[in-house]
Amino acid sequence: MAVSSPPTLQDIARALGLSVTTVSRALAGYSDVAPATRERVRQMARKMGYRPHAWARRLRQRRTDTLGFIIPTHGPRFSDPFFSEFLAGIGNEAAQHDYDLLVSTHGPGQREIDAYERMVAERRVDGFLLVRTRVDDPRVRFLLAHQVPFVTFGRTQAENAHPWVDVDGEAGLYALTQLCLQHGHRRIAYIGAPPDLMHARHRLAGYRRALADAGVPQNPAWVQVGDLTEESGYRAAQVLLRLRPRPTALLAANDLMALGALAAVHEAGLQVGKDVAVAGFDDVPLAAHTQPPLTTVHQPIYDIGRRIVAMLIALLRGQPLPQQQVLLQPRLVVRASCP
Amino acid sequence: MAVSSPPTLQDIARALGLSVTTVSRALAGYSDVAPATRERVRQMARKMGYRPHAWARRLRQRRTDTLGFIIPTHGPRFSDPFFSEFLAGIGNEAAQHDYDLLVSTHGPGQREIDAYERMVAERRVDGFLLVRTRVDDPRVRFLLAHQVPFVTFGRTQAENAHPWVDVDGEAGLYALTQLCLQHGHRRIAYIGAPPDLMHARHRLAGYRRALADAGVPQNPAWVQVGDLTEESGYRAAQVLLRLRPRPTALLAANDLMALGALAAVHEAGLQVGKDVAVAGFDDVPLAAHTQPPLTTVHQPIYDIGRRIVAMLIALLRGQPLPQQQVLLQPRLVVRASCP
DNA sequence: TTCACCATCCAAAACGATTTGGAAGCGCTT
DNA sequence: AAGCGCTTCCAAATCGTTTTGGATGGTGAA
Repeated sequence: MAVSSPPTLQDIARALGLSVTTVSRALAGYSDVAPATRERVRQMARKMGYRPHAWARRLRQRRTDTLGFIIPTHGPRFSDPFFSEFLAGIGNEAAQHDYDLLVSTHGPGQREIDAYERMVAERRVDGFLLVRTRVDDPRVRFLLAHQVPFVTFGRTQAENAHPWVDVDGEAGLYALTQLCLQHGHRRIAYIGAPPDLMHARHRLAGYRRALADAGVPQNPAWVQVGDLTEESGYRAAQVLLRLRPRPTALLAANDLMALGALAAVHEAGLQVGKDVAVAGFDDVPLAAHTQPPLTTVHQPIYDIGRRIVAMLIALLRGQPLPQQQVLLQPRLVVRASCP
Repeated sequence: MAVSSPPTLQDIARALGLSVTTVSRALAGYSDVAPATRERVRQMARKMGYRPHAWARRLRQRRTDTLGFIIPTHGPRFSDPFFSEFLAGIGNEAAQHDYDLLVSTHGPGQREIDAYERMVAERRVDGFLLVRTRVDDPRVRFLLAHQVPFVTFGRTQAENAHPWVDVDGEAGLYALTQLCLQHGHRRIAYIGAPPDLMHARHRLAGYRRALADAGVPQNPAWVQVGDLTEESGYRAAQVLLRLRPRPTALLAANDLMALGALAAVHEAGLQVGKDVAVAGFDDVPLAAHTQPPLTTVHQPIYDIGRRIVAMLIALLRGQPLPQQQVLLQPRLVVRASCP
């Protein structure tokens, strides 16, 4: 026998002298197939190595069993430990429910929506996962307008319009700032994220509220904005360290920028943890191994990935969600960089 | 008009009083459609917002226009800056050629092949991308046996049996070791990768060859094996730093382990770059911002991703590959950690 | 005997595209 | 007027499933 294409329902039906219908229904476990027949079909299917053709099935069922995830990249040289962990989470959860994950990459901008539009129009996916939400997020607007199901990691302006999971960044930065205050710091600087990102707002608000609650005066010069890369954290820290009087603590909106800040502090001949405290947000695996180890706010990225996928699949299957919106409380991880 | 499902060829045909065939062929640009008709069809298609149904088309064409990429995760808390950059590369190149990227995650082990088997048997993908190749790689064996096209990042035992792109790790570690030798180091230790990984062999070989060429005696105790995480680099470095006489240089098989080593050196009260030199491999973005900045070997991950996808697509389209196997020469990036 | 009622099976119609193998109409030559 | 070649169009088959709406034959009750 020559190398042949994989067996179809047809082939099984022919081999057993049955109809395609019966074979299909036998394998699907319908009750209008005699038990003996069902068994014969099952055996033959196994023997012939039958596997259903994914697309034929999906075409007929008018579902894709596929989730879309478009990674919001910046430059080509983009690298964020966040995404690998998140991908592991959504990948595993999706696989567990027999869903495929269609992944693409696209930076914010004009053509960004086209990438979503294409997947929706060509019926490639049943729903989307969104991360790095922006305050007025065009992706959210588009998906809402087209009634495409989606779940986001992070809130948006339209808080009640869609399901999301988020970590309470305000509480995180409140705790971080409070930690510094308790250690006597009064000149606490903040390296924030681009203000169009939703989490930038919350984290900045947490920082401000902690200072306000403690009655500590705020200095606009102590708040810098970075773009979440090490490089931008490095530069922002350089600026802050040149101020007089110099801030004694640098809080960053994420760990990568905090790592950049660490480098800047070292370079300025200052000692991290003694002369200047530094802290971040995310608790990337690396944070435990910097010099000194980085104080930060832990986000359970992997679990959030799983959770978001589980929510989206429930949504697609019409199952009720116990919670449409989930706000997780972050955990402060105190290490030597900000004791 | 109620919210209706997206228009099909049928709808266009009905609207114009044409057959589905003609509409299909008009849109596909066949020459057996009158120019005037073609134009009418095009206009109507645009007006109705017609988009071809991806699966229907693929079912008929018996192609998937989809590439499979299964991320080899270790634990759930896996995080490697490598993957985000690689994903950006393969994602962008695939999109450019109108290919989809089906992503899944799976750790090495028994069920690993099942993930591939499933995608192949259910005809979900046309071919695969493989990374983190192992010496005797079960994925390679499986795909070769089933005649599924694939391209790997990294060589395997079966060097000539499949197309690959790789960075010459032996040359990289040769250069790195030579750099240390030139600076007078004689006790150069190496923190290697798991020996089942193909690149572990090459890099270790480069280290050994450089020492041999220089006539420097080798000490088995100076070669440790890590698992590519910061944590393992940290531990391995601790072991190495306790040896007497102490090695004066620590070379690691990747940057993450080198970062761990940096931490261990600091913790031992030694000064990196003065008392002990440290170097890595990969040139992750972070490497430029460690304390001190990390000497390393640069790998153009993003470009390699693009290149691998381009090769796979050429393969799928039956186009001849100019080069079945591509060995790139790495670039040494000298920074302060190993001056 | 007749009829209802199961249990079991199946033909045919989807799903939405592409491809095959003509058919119809027209102009031109002979 | 017949034959040929072109242009332009289309009906039907096809990809591999699922689903719909019966068909068939046997059993038991009336």
